[in-house]
Amino acid sequence: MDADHAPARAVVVDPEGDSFLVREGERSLRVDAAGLAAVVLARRDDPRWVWDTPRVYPVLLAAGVRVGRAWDLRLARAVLRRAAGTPEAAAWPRDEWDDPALAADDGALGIDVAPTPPAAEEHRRQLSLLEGAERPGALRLLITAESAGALAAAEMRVTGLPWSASEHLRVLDGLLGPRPTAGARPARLEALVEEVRAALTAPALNPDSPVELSRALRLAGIAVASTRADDLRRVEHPVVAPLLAYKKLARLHAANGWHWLDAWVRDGRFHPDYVVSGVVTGRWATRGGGALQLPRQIRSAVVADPGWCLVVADAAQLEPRVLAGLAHDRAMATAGHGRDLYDGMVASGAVADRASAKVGMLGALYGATSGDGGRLVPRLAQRFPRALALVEQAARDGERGGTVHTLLGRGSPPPGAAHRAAIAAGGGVEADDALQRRARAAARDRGRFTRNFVVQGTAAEWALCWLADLRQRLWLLGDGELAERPQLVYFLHDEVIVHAPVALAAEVEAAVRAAARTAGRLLFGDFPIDFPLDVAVVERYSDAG
DNA sequence: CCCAAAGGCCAC
DNA sequence: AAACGTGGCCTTTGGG
Repeated sequence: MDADHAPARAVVVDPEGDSFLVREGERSLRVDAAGLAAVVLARRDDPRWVWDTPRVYPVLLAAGVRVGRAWDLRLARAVLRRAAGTPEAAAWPRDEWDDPALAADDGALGIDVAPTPPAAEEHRRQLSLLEGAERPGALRLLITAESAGALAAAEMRVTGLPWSASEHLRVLDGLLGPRPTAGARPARLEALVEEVRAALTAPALNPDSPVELSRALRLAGIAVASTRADDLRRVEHPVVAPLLAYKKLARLHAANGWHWLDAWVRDGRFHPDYVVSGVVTGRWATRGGGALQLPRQIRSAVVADPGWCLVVADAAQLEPRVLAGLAHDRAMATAGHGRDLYDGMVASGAVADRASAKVGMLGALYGATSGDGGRLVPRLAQRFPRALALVEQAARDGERGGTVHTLLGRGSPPPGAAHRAAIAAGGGVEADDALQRRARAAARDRGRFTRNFVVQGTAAEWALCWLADLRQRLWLLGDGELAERPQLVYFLHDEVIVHAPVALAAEVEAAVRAAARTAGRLLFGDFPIDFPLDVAVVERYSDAG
């Protein structure tokens, strides 16, 4: 990442109507979109572009122009608001840098809204705030990594994920039958509905309605806690098989059927709309298209172009490894050294088998108190006391109403009003058993959230550093136009897909692995925790892993 | 008519 | 009775 380099010159870009105000120090220039592209192309010193990435960068990408690094003012604002040691930022009145939907006249609605400072002024304010923070270096790394993520997200949206519509259609036809007329059920679904209706003697039943389905099951003498697949699977009755088949296929039809293909795939590419840091922990979200929930059923439609391949890489057991690094738990780091972490935990004698290691570990990360996960947590705590103590401490902090921070300094939100009210009511002199129970439940909910926040959030930081470093390495691997170079086409929490010419596959794989080592060093320095990747070079996504 | 909540299932 | 985290997004349902 660019953390190793000398500080870059900062160039601020502020959109104003159809034009852009470009400022560097005291100098400023007003340009149109073509002018902006020319300004960027003319720079040979790889400056840091200070802007609201989703508003400005697509204009450049449309002109075929890429930039190396950025400072995203909106992402930086969000980080600074909740960082440790930046109380001024927490107190700033909200403005359009927090939420583009906020307009100054919202003040009339009783919301404290300030006039929105221009980009250059906002940037100065952020930098000066950073100076006074507890750990300015870590926050700067977080903001530059997030900003690089914003660049990558914009690029991935334009590039798109290679998508074979014909393969997708083949899957749909095979599982659902021919495409029905608009609004009608596909043939296969219709047949399953008839089977379900017959098995329940409910000729008009709509299985998409949980209310109707629940009633029909009850009338047929089937007792289930809910109509969820998990609960249905436990029942022995002729309706179960066709009903489960229906649910699976109805979901495919509704979420990733012909309609989705029409809406989201153009010219052989799926164009997801990522929302960088859209999740409170710093993970990405998406807006429409469901790019982060691509079901395995249709991953065969992700196909490389002729002469190109997909390099699919995911970080193995990312969150437990991040926890080992956070807690400086050498026993856990050793368990994961050069091998599957869960296998290593078995070898250490902590648990009997890999499945137990995994369930117990996830139980510890999520705060399980019952079931297999909950039962195994104490065993792990015996062998890996430091790691388990860290998540326990995060849970206690949350239960007490406090906030917690990730390794690079992202803060959790404070408890919400409903939570505070429940706690207050439970502590009142007149609190009865029910109120006290509700208060304890609210505190435990909060504890599970903060427990998971530190690990999920730090894992998101590792993934961002990985992505940012990989993006730079890929650029240096190729030459020529953007579209001719190996490029990132997909990012999913702890997994990336690079679309690359077959001839570059080995170099891309090396770059992906090198970037993972860089990310580990940036976050954990010399602490000996490694982050092995599962890498597959494939033609189709479904052939990976 | 729109909209939000509830129930459910997909991903990590 | 609840019970393990973060989400998106689909359909149904019921309220305004």
